[in-house]
Amino acid sequence: MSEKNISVQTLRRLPIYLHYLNSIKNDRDNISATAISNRFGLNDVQVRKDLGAISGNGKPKTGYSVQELIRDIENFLGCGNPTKAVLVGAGNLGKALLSYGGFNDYGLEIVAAFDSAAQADTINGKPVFSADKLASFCNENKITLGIITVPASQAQSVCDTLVAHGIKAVWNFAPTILRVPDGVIAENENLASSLAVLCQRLNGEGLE
Amino acid sequence: MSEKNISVQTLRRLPIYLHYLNSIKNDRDNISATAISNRFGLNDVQVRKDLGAISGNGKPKTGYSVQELIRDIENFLGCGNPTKAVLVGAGNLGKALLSYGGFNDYGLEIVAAFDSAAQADTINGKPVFSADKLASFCNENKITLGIITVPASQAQSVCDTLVAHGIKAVWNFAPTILRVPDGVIAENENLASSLAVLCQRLNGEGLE
DNA sequence: TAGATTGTTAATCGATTAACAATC
DNA sequence: TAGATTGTTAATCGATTAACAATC
Repeated sequence: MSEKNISVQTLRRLPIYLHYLNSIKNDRDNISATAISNRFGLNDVQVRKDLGAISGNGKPKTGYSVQELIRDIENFLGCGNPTKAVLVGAGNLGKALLSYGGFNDYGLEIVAAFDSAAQADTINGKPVFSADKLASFCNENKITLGIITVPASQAQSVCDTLVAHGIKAVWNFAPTILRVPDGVIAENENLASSLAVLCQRLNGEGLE
Repeated sequence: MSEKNISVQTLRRLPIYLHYLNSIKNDRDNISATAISNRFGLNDVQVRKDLGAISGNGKPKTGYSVQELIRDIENFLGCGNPTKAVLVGAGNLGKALLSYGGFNDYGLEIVAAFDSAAQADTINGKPVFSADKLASFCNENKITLGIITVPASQAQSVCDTLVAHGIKAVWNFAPTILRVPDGVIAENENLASSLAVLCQRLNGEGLE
């Protein structure tokens, strides 16, 4: 409400800029919106608007300070105060997400994983508990985000458990759309949708 | 070009409808656009337009035949003639994608996996080869799609190899944006972007 | 000063939603 | 017939792009 209104599309691009800025921060002090737009095949005005929405410290002729921009984006994304999350389902996909250290750069901290047949004590330093501990852990640690990487058949029931124990948002990787009550947010990662777009461009349209 | 023009957003929703229709096909013969829209929290006219774009066989009062709709969507997505793909990088994420059988339902067939340190002969029945076989395999089997699940540091070089050996599209899961030449399509799965949207809704806006 | 670059205002484009006639 | 539902046309909404003035 107090924060400047930012579009979903702009928000989706911010982590991409952030990642790029971090990759160049040792090489240069300043960068122009045009240079960024070229890197990603975007329109330069669009990049300028995106950056203007969260920073607004560009200087004509010079561009933006890479350091400042990184700070402003991290600030906006809340990277300094990460959201604590639990992950349910330590199969291959769950392990992959646990092992990927990069989420910390974007304001997410996975604090524990749960699996009905937990095989390891820790994965990438994060504790893996038996699934029956899930409810009490969420309650006691005031967890607000749940990551669901169980098979589709179990996803809804895991989701219901999470919601019943205080979770306010679920990030669902199971290939199904979850139902959540009002006041709870569900983000469904939809690999099939991305795949459909890709195959259509590949087969339908030739090489345009 | 001959096919009806369909928007990217419509295309993204088709696999979701398809999945749902398959889940109810044994229970009922017909379904209305309104019922589908309620299931996913969409607008009913939107669903009707989506379905009209690929089918157009709805009947007033009755709705759509579930069977027909499944056939029409599968037809449009090209499920009958799947795109053959190779997957590079048989780590946790690679294994997860190889193990998920669902892609076949959406027109994708992963025919082989490659890894620089291949530990298994097969995963989920699909052969895993050493990475040095990648180039010749792509050439000989006229593969057009490559799925990249290697670490970010290796993603671009894997991509370049694929492109050099006839790949026309890459589906990139490494947390980096790949550069591809004109005429080659890159779809970058951007988990950080989805995460940013989710955290923003969770923290920034309260429960709206 | 000249030129590169920002940032804003207006125009365009595409997708969603509303209104409503057609039809089984 | 009455009512549920489709499908189309018009209105709205939001995001992208173009034009251009401001400025370092």
